[in-house]
Amino acid sequence: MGITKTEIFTDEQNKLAVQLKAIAHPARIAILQLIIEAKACICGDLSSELGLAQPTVSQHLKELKNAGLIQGTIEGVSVCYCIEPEAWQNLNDELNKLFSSYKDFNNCC
Amino acid sequence: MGITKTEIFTDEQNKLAVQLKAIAHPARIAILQLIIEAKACICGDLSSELGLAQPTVSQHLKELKNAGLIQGTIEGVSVCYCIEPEAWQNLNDELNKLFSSYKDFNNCC
DNA sequence: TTAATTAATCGTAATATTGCAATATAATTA
DNA sequence: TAATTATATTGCAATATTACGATTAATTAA
Repeated sequence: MGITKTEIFTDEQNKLAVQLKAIAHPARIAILQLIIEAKACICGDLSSELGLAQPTVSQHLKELKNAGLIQGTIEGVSVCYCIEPEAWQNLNDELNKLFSSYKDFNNCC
Repeated sequence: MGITKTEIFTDEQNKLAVQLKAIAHPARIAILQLIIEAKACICGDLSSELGLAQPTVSQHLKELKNAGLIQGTIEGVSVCYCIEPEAWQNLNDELNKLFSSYKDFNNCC
């Protein structure tokens, strides 16, 4: 069907899946890295930096924004994008929870 | 096009995206949690546990296996699935790298 | 107001994903 | 060998994603 049966999973599982899906694309990983490396908000011109057309970049930014991971602020003619600190921290926490719950066990196949 | 332009991104970005995509689904998150909580490999019968049909679960397991995140061992009639420790650790490291590189900066929009 | 600049939206084509019924394969047991 | 059990594969329908050209806002500058 192409549609995920979200109703059979917990809110936590669904939310984590949505946020992971948002960052599960090389272009969006690259965008996040650019913002982080800049140590500030980033204003415009990502399309030449990324090698993707302007509408494509705009769409990727929109998806990151929809997932709440970045925020955009109108700055004159251009738009500046930042990490959304709370959501970023929250995703970090959820992932830490998932990864730290695993201890290498050797009573295994 | 529906096809990601992987050639314009780094191998690291592409690999991270592939592994994140593998875990970016609530059913696959649930599967990983079940394996981790069991503190051992898990053998069969996930379809009733998850509420998805057997072929659907099999497909999700395949995707996790393709991403290298779990491994399956034939155990008599059934198949046992484990976390693949190296890949799991590697993904953990890559995510830590991404998240730790961000420090909340307030010289921002 | 008009022109220029920048980002978002629309529309569309190509491909991928999700889910499952039906079927096939593999291993054990009688 | 035949029956049983457990998992994988196939095929398909519905929906989602990726990418971009064309166009449309929105803001500033002339």
